[in-house]
Amino acid sequence: MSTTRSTIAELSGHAGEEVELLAWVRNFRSSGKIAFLILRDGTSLPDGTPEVQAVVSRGDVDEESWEAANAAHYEASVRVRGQVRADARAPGGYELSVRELRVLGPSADYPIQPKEHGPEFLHDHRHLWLRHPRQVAILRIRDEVEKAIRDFFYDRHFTLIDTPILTGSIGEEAGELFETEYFDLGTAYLAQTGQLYVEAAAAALGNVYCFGPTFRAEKSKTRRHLTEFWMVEPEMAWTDSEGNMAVQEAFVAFIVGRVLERGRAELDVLERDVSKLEAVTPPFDRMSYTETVEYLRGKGSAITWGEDLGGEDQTLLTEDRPKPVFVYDFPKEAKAFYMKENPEDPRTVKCDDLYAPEGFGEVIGGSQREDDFDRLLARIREEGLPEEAYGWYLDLRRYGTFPHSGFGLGLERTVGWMCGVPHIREVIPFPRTINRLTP
RNA sequence: UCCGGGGUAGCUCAGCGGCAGAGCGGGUGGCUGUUAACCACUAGGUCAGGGGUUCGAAUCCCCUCCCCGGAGCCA
Repeated sequence: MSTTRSTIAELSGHAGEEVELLAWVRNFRSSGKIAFLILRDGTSLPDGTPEVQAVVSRGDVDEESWEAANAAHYEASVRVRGQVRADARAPGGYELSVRELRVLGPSADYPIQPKEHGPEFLHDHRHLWLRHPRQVAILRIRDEVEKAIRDFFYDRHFTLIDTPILTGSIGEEAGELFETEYFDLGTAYLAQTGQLYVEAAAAALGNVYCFGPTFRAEKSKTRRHLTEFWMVEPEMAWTDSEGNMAVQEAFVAFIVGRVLERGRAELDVLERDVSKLEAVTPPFDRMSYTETVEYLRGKGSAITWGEDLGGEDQTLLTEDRPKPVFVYDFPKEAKAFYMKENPEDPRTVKCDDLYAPEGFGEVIGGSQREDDFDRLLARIREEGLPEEAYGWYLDLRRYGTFPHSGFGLGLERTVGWMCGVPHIREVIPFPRTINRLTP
């Protein structure tokens, strides 16, 4: 007699039939002559419940099955054969009446319990913590956000450009880069941005983007920082700062819309207040840096013109707004060398930051790039950057220079915002922080 | 690097100068519809490490290490 193999997702199509389920034990309860195993296999019942209850009755199973049910441990892997039944008492509406239960992989002393744990303990056990329903939901949302990012740009005919991770030249400022020896060529750096390379590609293909891991050796210890994180960086030829912000707005709205459309069950598991995401519709607010300083000082901030926005300033700026807000045209001193000087106010550069609501902070930094050879060279010298390392970058202004703009969106900050998770180390499968390199 | 909080059972924590504790998890037993099930019993400790004060230190003081949050910097 053959038994049909089924996943939890497929169970509802087998009501009344006997099936075989391969799964892990998420929880268990036993009551003398009846035992309940809560099983998970990475799929979900029709209502989104990511687990199913297997009911083991003493009289219906062989001795080995009964002993296995009563000696269950968290996260043991099991094979269950039994009849699928719709039952209102079961979470998700379906359950399995077990005929035979076999433990495939025992799990004595599984370290994680269904209770609160501290962050250090959980990250020490990240390889096991990933099995938790909440972590599964977060990783699914992350997948949806990544898919949305690729779809958005593919549909708009942007070409994906894979930029190098090992690099000799540098992106913004030296000093906070990871270094490694590179044969006879001296020091190589792990890329902290792909921007300079997508600028080169934009002159070949028009609209392009890169999407991959980037590395920062900053000794930041906050809930918004990782040493390895993922960033998507579009670069658009013949586009100015205004056009840049228009794309950013459409892009963020697209991601939010996709998560709301395809991630409902996961947002439910995470108990995310979806009305907060539904409010994120264009147009977003826009304020110049100068207006923002006045606004913040009116709300009690001590910020003075010329300083970048601090964490508290970001909170003051976004706390009363249901939507993200753009701040544009920052002082030159507060920003990177490659940003285009503002012709209407040379103290500032044509750039923008986008701040997410609910305290999630900066998710995008973008700018129009300096396309004038002499001005760019002057800026490189002003910043004391190694001129020779930027030879090829200057070539882009020497041969057919063109106005162009781009931005970087931090994947983890965006996923954290979508999920309502304040610590971004929880939204990447294996986080790298200043004092964590394993697992 | 700086500022603040913390380190007690496998985990989450209470105890803050006088016998080392609870809940969860583990083990044993009970219970035929449980929903982080429940009930009883039980095992489990370098109170982060070192030094000092005291009749007596998990508790007070000093040093070191580690973790968390924030600042700076950024996505």
